[in-house]
Amino acid sequence: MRLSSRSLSSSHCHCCSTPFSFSSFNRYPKMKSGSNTLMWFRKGLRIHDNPALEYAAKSSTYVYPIFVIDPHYMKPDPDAFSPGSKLAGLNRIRFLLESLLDLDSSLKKFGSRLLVLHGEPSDVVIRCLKEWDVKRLCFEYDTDPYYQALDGKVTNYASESGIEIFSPVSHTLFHPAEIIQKNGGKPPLSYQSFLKLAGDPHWSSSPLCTTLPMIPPIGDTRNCEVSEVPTEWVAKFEKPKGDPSAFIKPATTMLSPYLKVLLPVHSRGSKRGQKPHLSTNFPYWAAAWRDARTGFPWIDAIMVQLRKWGWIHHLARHSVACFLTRGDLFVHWEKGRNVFERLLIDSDWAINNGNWLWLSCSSFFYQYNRIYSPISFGKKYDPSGAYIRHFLPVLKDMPKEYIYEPWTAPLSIQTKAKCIVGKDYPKPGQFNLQASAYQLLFVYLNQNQTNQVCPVNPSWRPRWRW
DNA sequence: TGTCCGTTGCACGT
DNA sequence: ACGTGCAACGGACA
Repeated sequence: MRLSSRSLSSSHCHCCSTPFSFSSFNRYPKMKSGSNTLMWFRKGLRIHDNPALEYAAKSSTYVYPIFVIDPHYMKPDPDAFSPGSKLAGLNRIRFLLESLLDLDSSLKKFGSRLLVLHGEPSDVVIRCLKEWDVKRLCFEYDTDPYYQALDGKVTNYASESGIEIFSPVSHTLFHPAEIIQKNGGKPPLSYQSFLKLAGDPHWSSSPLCTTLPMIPPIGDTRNCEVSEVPTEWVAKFEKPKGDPSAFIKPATTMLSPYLKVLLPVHSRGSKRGQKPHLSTNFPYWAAAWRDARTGFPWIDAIMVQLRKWGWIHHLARHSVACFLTRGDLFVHWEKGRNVFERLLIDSDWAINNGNWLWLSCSSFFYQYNRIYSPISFGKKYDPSGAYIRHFLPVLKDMPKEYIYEPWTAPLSIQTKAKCIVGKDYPKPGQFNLQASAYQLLFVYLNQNQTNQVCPVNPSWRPRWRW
């Protein structure tokens, strides 16, 4: 992506001459005063430590702080696997709206406010630039494919129209393009090589901006339809039905789709080099994992917390990511990435992808034999299983000796705990294909795929049987 | 080619 | 608590 702008020509990185602007404050380009500035908020929804806003606030007569609500992100989608839009779960959307409210109230303390607009973001931004006679456009640089596409359209228009663009790197500590360029045009594939290329973060030599002296007022908004931050939006979405843990209750009819899906894949996948794609051919493979029905309480409890809270512990992310991709289920990491992207309120495209590449041993980390046990790993930190009892109430009376592997509990114990495995709580493998049975098929299907961790030794057997 | 090593594994030994 | 072997490996570097 190219952020061309005549007034930024002197703002190249001193070490690599990447044509991007940086957030080091002493490198601000010289600017004309008295112009209208558009501050386009996207991710950094704050007024402190915000180089783009700081620059916008300097020497502008009017600053229009905007956020564009993309209907693709916010429109309820009945087909999604959790309540929310096509792209984001309810928790994520709620978190975004709360962040917007917070930003709006911060701006109001300066006599400004957040102008909320609706529509396809690049169209909306370009319309604002025209309507408000904007001379300067400020926004935080972002690497997400989503923003890269938008930014391309917007910056094309802006540079053609002589609008100054200031798009500092402040979401990340390093400039991705700079790192890749230093590495001869390729992204580093190990953590050490990344550290070496990155060096010290740029803020180590320039202080963070903690206070903003003032924010210029908003000019006339003319014919652009601006609104306040929507506060009733979340109510538009369908609430999870009934008990929040309802989706962990087994439904025996769920088994048939697996069989239905398996057969055509098996017959089709017998041609070498055809590269059938797991995530499209096996839509139900990861469903048990996603819906907290794997039968491993440690894994399922984490997935319930993810769904309910939109946040899980770092090591919990490791556990479920390992389980899904290379520990037990052998599902493509992108499948898990998509679930996290939707459900985690703090998910970030780059971090999320990076972590999944890491945990699946597809990049950066390759110790495939280091597998988080879905039984003993959690037990180490929580021997009594309090975490499991909290998020899987169905197991709350299961004795601690069996809570990490309830299928081993004698039937008398299961009865006493009011939790029969296979009925009240899934038996491992009940709702997903068993890795041991489909191992060879999996190897065959995926042997030519890249970024795909798959077993290569047919003698491999899963470590934890069910 | 060979060698080293890898942010946070596990199980078993002492 | 600590050390060791296990093991389906890939990337960096000499």
